[in-house]
Amino acid sequence: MEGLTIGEVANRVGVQPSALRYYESAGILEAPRRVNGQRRYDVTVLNQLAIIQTAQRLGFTVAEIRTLFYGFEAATPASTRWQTLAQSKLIELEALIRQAQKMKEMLKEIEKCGCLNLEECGQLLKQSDN
Amino acid sequence: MEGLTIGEVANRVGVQPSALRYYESAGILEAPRRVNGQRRYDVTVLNQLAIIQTAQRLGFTVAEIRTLFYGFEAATPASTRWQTLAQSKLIELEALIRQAQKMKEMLKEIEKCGCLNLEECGQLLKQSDN
DNA sequence: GTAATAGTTAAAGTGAACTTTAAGTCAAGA
DNA sequence: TCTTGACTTAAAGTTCACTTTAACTATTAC
Repeated sequence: MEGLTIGEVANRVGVQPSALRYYESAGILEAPRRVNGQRRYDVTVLNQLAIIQTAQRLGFTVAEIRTLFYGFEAATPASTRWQTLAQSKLIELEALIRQAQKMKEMLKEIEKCGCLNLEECGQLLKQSDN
Repeated sequence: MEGLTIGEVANRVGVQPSALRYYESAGILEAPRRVNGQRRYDVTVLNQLAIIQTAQRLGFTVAEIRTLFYGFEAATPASTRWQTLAQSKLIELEALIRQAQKMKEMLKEIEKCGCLNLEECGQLLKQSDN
């Protein structure tokens, strides 16, 4: 019930405490309660951080994460703007997956023969581009 | 036969000429021939740039691209080290694809109801993690 | 001839996402 | 008590991938 310190959270998710303070200042991690001025986190923060890390690996910026997960009240005129971002990110994700599949094939080729160079790979990527 | 100028290449691939000079200095784009001191590129450079851009979208750093596509002669002791990188990148790519699928589902949820927040998403991501 | 346009280099500047530093607080253990 | 370790803040520093700037050259249009 006491909560996790910043160091414990950092250890569990594999980041530095300073990164967690940065996420808080950047508005993608809510400020937790304090004990003697020190942050005490609920375990649910671990799930939230998993999402943040996943989103980052997929190329989402901190600003986009903030908009996507907290932005629907801040997207002032209409939450439409925020939904538009979600939609366009969906499309980007689908393109990312397709490209990742193609890159996988290229890496497998490299693994096989070791004689592939950028130019040959270009041919591989050329058909059915993007 | 005359070749493409840096500006023409930049226009076609949608980057600034300075980016191409940077790639060259970073060792991921070979120095082309010169005419009056100016770079003249072969059309094959367009394929190479397509790969570079794809690799970057997938989270590869410039250093990794250099090692993966040009590193097999520089990986001095054995090109095994470089093949190991290709293998580990393959594994990372597969993880990336899985995460992208999951993130897609999350964004679809967001799109549907607009009431999702980071904490609820955490639950979504929790089952069958990573 | 001269002005505009596109290229050249080296070096400094930029934005994103953190990290490090400096100076301080707080609680537990010897 | 005092020192060790983990926390606090604000501000400066770092890395990556470029971009911008400054000073210059070369080609084309008038």
